[in-house]
Amino acid sequence: MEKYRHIGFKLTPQRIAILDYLEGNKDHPSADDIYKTVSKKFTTMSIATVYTTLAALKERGAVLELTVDPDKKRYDPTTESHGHLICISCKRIVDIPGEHQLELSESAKQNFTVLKSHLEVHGYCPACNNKNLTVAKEAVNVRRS
Amino acid sequence: MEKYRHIGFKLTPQRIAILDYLEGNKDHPSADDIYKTVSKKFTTMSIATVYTTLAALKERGAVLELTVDPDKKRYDPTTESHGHLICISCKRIVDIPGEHQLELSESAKQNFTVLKSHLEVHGYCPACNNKNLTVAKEAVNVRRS
DNA sequence: CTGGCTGCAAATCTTTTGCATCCTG
DNA sequence: CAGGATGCAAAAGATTTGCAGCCAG
Repeated sequence: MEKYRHIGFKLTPQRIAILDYLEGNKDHPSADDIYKTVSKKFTTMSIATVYTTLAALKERGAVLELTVDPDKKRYDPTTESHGHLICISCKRIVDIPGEHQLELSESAKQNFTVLKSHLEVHGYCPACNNKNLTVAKEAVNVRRS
Repeated sequence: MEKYRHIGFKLTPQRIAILDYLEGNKDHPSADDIYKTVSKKFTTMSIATVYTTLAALKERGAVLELTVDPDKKRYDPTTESHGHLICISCKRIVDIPGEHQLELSESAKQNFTVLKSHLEVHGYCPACNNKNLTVAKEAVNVRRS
């Protein structure tokens, strides 16, 4: 916690609650997910505070803002470079462990100054995959009957 | 154009105008970009029609919906798998030519059924890079004076 | 003809902002 | 104590939806 003070991030009870929630969180929560959970234990908490806190953390490189879910922004406390598996059905996001540093050739970069790269892999998570298989099986049965 | 009819996509004047605009477009326009341009030549055009047309095209795999710009969805008529360079300053999006099929190991997939992967590379485009250099230089001069 | 489009406006959702008040450092 | 943080409510955008009328196939 101390580390935040050193980066000009004032620690208030609300912010501590948000940081506690984020710490080690692997769910890639949205601002509203954070708000819903944190405001339960902390009745005086506004969604605006969640957004401004996330903006302050992002500015200091303490969280990543993911643009991976088409519906809303998701936040990731794991700031080391890593990719994501995204379930196109339930929107679950799972980290891809290990390195996936794909070095682009100069021509591929087209004179961009590259800061970081991100691999997203889309598909169905195990749970949704089973659901789909069941649905497909039922469809076949309907056609047969 | 005929190909759309075969996939159960009814061709109306509005849709043809949208398809014309999209054809070969490399700007990765947002729904509003499309609306602004197309409605100029086609005064009777509603933003809702742009959205529903894009949804119908996406459903048929004729456009990709990109979740690469944090502010809004962008659309890409190039449907072959390819990556994107994204300027974090002006939000310009440029295709990365060539293949970037990164085959994940089974363990990395974590039982997901993988449909497609997408590489995003973030940085500054040449234009914004120059702007930043200029700003930095000015800052140095100010400090010196 | 008929079901799928269209335009419009209203509704919804996410995110941002203005402002008076509060509290951390 | 001062400047940054908070809560609230309103505003701003993006996207979706309901509905009556229209038109491509």
